[in-house]
Amino acid sequence: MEYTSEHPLAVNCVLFGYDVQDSDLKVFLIERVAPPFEGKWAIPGGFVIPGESVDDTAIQVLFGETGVKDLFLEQLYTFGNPRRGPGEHVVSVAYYALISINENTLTPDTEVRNAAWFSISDIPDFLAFDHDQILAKALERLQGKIRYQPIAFELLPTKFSLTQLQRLYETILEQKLDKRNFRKKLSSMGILQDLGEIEHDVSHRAARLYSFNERAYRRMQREGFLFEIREGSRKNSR
Amino acid sequence: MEYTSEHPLAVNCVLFGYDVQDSDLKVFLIERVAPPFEGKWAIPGGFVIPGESVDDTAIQVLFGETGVKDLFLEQLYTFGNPRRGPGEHVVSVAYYALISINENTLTPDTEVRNAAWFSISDIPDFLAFDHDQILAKALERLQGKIRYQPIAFELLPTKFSLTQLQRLYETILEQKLDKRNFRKKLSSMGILQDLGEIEHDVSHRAARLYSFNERAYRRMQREGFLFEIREGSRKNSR
DNA sequence: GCAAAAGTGTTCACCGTACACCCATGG
DNA sequence: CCATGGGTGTACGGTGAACACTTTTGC
Repeated sequence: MEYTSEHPLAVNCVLFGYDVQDSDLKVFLIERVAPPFEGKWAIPGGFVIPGESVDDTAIQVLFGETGVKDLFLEQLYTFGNPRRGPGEHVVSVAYYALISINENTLTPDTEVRNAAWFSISDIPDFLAFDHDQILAKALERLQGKIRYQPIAFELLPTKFSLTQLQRLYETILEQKLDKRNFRKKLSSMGILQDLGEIEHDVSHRAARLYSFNERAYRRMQREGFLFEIREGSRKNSR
Repeated sequence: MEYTSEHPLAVNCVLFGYDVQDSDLKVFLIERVAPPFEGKWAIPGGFVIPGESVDDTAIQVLFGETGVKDLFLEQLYTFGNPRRGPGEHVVSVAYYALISINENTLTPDTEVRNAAWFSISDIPDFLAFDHDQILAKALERLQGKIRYQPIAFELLPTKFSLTQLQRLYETILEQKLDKRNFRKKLSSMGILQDLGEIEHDVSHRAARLYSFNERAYRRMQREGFLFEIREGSRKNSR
């Protein structure tokens, strides 16, 4: 067991973007320009250079494909099945990242390849390699984690309305939430800062704008309170 | 970004064992017989052979070091920092596994190396590589997961008493639980099968023995009920 | 004035919490 | 008979669930 043997090692980054205009969760995919799976859509990825941290590789893959830095990025799972792609056995460490589409303009180098946001409800039938599995796992993780960690705010603009926040939860959890209960819950946590501003250019009553107060969140954590959006997770929801 | 480069890839398996006699959670470690970290204790591991699934490598590492097969095994995290060990950059995919010490006799090949169970409260000060971090992450995962998935039974003999089950939760979660509430909760879930047997050779009233009813658990899941041991996780536990 | 979304409280049921005594067995 | 752990029920409070109307704004 004490011998080494060499291996190509890849990284893939599932980039989730949320569009507050149409309340839609999207995934950023690129079109492959070389075999295998030439012409198929794929999750952005790259190879780990020995001596470089795998986390850093993920950051650079994202930056290279999208021009974006400083975003929520977390390791997801490592896919190590030798038959996940044709040819050589490539193990891939998958990550997922979150970004607000409204506040970030991506600059993929579309001169060499196509790149686009796909609505989560309208993903191409075939993805390269086992990328459908990676995507499924990333979605599962996002759905689980959003209930008990304040990662929703990574997908929103810094200023947002309560309805926008609720729509985000509804989109990701794929269930309707009760407006009054949702607001009661959020306001009781005290992690939202009322900015004293309101929306503009809407053809109805303008909503108040809030921002996520990270300091208040950490204080809440220290005091042993839990961040939880549990609505609809109880068994007696008929 | 479209070039490959070779890499040694390792697997490490944190094997947790539980001893029902002294209500103690333990970790299985081996003593390294070769540099680096010769003479230091380490989490069992091995290298991935190209073409072999990473999951399979983990299974084989466990079997090779302990002689045990067919146990709960789940991927934990991939450690990819180039400075996690001296010398070449070795990325390691970490797993964790659960076993009942009472029902499994391990057969490590102690002729070539030392191997032993260490109480989780008495781990050697120095572990090889970044194995202290791997262990910490594994414990964290175990503590989180045991609350909402029935993995506790992987650590117990097939027949166990309610007190033994409660002690296991108390040991892992590092908090006291209320006997009556714990029993009420478990019996309301209906996933324990009363075997109609009792303990033997105890110098006090003998406890009833139960086993985990996986069929009932799956039925419960299908009906949308949640497995949850939340005691002590509420903010108003004063 | 009407369409469209913002904003706001109360009641009920369930479950997590706290808590104390009798029972069975071996020595 | 006593020491040791096994086994049981109830009252309270917090929170998730269900539910409808008024307000504000642009057109």
